[in-house]
Amino acid sequence: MANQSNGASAISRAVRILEAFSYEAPFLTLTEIAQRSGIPLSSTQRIVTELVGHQLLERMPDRSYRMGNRLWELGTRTPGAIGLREIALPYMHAVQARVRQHVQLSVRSNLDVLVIERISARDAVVNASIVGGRIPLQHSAGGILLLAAAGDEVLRGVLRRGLQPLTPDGIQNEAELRHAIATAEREGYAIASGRIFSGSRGLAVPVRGVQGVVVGTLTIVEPNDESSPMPRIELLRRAAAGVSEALVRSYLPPGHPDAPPGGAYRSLVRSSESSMEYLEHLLPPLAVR
Amino acid sequence: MANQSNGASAISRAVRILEAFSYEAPFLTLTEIAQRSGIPLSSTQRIVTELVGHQLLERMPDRSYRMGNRLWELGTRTPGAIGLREIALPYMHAVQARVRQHVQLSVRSNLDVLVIERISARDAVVNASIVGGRIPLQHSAGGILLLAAAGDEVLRGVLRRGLQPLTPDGIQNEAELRHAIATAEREGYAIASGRIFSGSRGLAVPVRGVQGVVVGTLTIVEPNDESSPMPRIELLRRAAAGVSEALVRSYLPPGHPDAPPGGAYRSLVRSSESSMEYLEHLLPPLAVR
DNA sequence: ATCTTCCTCCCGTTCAACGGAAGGTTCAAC
DNA sequence: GTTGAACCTTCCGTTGAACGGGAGGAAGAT
Repeated sequence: MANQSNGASAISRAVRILEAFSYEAPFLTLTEIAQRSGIPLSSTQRIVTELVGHQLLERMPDRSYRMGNRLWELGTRTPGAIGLREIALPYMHAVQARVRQHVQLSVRSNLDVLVIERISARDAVVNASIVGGRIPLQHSAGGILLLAAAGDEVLRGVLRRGLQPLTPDGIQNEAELRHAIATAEREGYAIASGRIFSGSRGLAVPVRGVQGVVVGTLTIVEPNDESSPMPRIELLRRAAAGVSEALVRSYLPPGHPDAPPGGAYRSLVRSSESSMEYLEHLLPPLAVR
Repeated sequence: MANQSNGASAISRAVRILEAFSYEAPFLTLTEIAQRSGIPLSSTQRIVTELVGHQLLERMPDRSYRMGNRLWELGTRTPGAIGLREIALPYMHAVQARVRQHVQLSVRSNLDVLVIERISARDAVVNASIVGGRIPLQHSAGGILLLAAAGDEVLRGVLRRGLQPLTPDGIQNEAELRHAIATAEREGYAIASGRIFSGSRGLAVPVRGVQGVVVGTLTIVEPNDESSPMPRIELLRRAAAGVSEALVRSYLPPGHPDAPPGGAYRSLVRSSESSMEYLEHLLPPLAVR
């Protein structure tokens, strides 16, 4: 015998099981789930069966499991990420139509950058990010901006975790990190050259919501060549200004003629529009290269 | 005394709480959550606190809660919906560039159509669907196709739930539903005129994966006018064929030179491409109106 | 036919979950 | 400043849902 439970709540176990799945391993057998989550097989079986019942997991014909549609559906109701995404999408398309590279929208999630949307070109440079993926704040241009906006506690968290540079050009120590943050704050944009891959760099500007608070960043990932990135920074700035304006406008409608202080985010507009003239209209012509 | 638990598992309670949030009510206070989910306040408090710890919920400065980024992130790992979405997106853009209306991608989730992606024009007709939203199968053109592909048990489920037509043009009885399904099967497309709103109609074609199995549908929602929808059906057909081909191709890479029978869906390609020439390339010019 | 791997079910034990109630906190109105 | 109402947090004794080892069953490989 000796079957006392081990101090983990049912919910945390369920989350552990869900998190066993990843982009690299989207299909797992029961045994694999048990191993990855460190939960005994029979308990795993019980919880997994319940999750399948709720359609948070789905069983495939070959008996493996994958994440269920309901999970995706619930995620879809997340207003923070999704509201911003829908508002930013047309602007991202407009940017992408001018620079044929990756254009990304990210927010901060704890100590990481969380990529909310990405639009890519076929011939764009290699890029570590995928939608729904995470990158430690210190590695990315957008992360530096988000770090600058987040305040000291988050910075301490990043330092505590360790900088772990990915390339020789990565940020090696606290002084370099603080310098990068100060520069980003002063200039209002960030450039990260070869910090993730030597051949690419990220250009990022902040996206601001009500009262100028930084809610995310727009990023271009492009080849790390000799060309000046400044025209593209300017393009990003205009796009971010457009997104901010649309975002702030989206806060108002539900009755109040002005932004209510307590419940400003209680309503978000969803509308993804798309057509070339419309994109032209969003971002007037501008030489970017 | 008298505090026995009431027969609901912790996980099902957590799900009930998450499902209290919706597109219409993305921000809820603790009391509202308790009311909507029917769980006693103090229990709600305990579970909600735990969910916040896992970042499945997030607490706002005004003490209300919303869904957390982690939930969105987990949903992102759902390969079924997301893999298909990423593959279909460029084709959807290509269709949208020609018909200035709503273009939607949906899959079946139980007895409902689940809208995975939607691209809209500013001046498009009214449309009930939102991304992540559900519509009972019998109400939509795509739903009829998915119903045709799903087999008898699902059909029985729909009949058991009741048809509940939304308009006078909606499907009123079993005979009409069976007729619509038979027609869709014979023709390979479905048209639903005024079944959701009198002023609009849906045109849908199936998207097929390996071995021709229907994995979803592409739909155009357009004004319910006198024009013949056939050119747009043809456009959808070509787009669906392109998606199917890209989808089937995406199953193969991970080693095997041919589709492995047991683990065909073990890998999915993610890449969203976008540029006008590319869209032109995907779908050759075609008069649609 | 045999072996291995993976899965399902059973069941006695126990502790995490349960929720009523009491006490705080917040905010607005007057 | 005071009052009141709405909303939230914490406490704690009770208890049944969750727990997991183990036996037995499927499925697939050799």
